Amino acid sequence: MLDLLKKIFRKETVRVRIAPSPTGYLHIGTARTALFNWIFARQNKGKFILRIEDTDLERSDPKYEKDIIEGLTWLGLEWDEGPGVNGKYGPYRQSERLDIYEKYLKQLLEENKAYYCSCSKDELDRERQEQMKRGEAPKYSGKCRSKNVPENEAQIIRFKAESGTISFHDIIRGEISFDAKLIGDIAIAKNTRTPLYNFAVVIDDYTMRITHVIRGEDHIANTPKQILLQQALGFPEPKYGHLPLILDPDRSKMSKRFSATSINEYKEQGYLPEALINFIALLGWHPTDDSEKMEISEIIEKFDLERIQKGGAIFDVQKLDWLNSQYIQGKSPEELFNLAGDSLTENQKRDKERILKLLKVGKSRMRKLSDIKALMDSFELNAYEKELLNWKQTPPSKTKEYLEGSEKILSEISEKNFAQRELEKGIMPFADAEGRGEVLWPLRVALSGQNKSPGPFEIMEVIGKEEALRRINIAIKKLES
RNA sequence: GCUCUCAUCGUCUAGCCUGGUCUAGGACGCCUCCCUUUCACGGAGGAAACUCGGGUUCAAAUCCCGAUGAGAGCACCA
Repeated sequence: MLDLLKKIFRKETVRVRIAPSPTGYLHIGTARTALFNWIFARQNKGKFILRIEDTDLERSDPKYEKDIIEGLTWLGLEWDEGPGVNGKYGPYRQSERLDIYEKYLKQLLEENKAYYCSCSKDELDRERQEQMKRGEAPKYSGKCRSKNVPENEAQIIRFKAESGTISFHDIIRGEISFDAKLIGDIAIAKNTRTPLYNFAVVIDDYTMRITHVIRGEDHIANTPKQILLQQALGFPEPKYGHLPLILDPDRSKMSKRFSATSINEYKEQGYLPEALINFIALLGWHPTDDSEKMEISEIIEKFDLERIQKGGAIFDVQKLDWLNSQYIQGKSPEELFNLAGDSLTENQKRDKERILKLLKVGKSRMRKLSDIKALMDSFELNAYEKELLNWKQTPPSKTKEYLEGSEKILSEISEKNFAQRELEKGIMPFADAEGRGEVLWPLRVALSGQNKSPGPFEIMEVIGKEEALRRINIAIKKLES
């Protein structure tokens, strides 16, 4: 009675997890799965758990775990339980949970729901090939099922899969069902101290009290296996939601062949974490209104797991770039300078004042933080042909006069007042009198050496009076020669 | 091969559940124009899609069936 009341009155706390395996750098797909889980937890005032799935000792590497942790932290997807923060259902690394797996493994073995199998790998490969040839679904034959293979002769531990139909409700896709006959007795552990994926997941999700399993579509086929295991162990079934995959332009699962797949690469290329988060959230999901640029709090508020797209989404870098530039426009020069820290040399960092000026006048040209390099270049004087100095049909002699006129005006402006507004105040009356193109074009070319560049006033504010006059004199000399 | 899943502009998507208001909406990209000394930013506009075939219905992007296409999974990886 009391239990029943508790059930009615206390809503179960949502507990979700991201379970990456440290066999590679933090992948964009993993990051999105993490994001959706994180949002779902925040939205429901639940817990977001990080679990490191390092059962494959050969392929796992601590350096990848480090990368995953750094990547998630950079993205701002902090976890409530997991490595570094702990929690009451730990440890959160599978390699540290061997005793737990062993306990359940022994239970299954004792209850005769699992058995030792002595089949060799070659044997199994051969069987599989023959089955494929006959047009059957490849699965284990169940040869050792009733052979009572002793532990010391065992190659692997298998689970006795029951037959029948297994169906589950997927939050995103609706009812999905499988014929258990096609599954066969799955391998759950190499030995009692070495569990395999499908088994470890079931044990962990249960012992960590996971309520919702939100993961990639590539796990749909694993779900019936895990449900079978849960049933044999008497565990409750969590709710499932399978996210569509992130695709490359050829519509295949995203891979290194086409694009950067690790989060770190995006960081290094100069993307802002909030832009990447925003973009990734929009891959397969959309709010009911048409918001595109959204702060994370807004995303949490509007997010709806059931409204997630079913088909895979192609990763479109151009849209990421656009979003990134939107976020960059919202930053102050000071913030951008601090964010760009890593991509600046020590000398440049000491030149902070100048770079701040440059960011102020030039950030509208930036799409990524790394564009700051190109931005700095665009304020350098590039080598140019003297013909470039002439605006349309203006003869060189006139151009020279205009430059000299500008130089005279500029030399009368004090070093201190050498900023856009004052410069415009000085030059524009002259330009309006003689023709804007005639005066401003040669001035801009003299300052940049380029046919496309920021405006003359912007450049002069950044480079300062002395350098500006030097460049103008170079142009005048060129025209004399 | 077998199993599962999916299908609206080039791309991300709205609409589909609860058929008519859809001559299918938004965003990125692209094109044109405006602003402007050039470029970028910004502003205005434009081209651009319901995979196909049946059915149900007065009416289908929306419901049903089939075909086609695409993807994922079929490990002693996770």
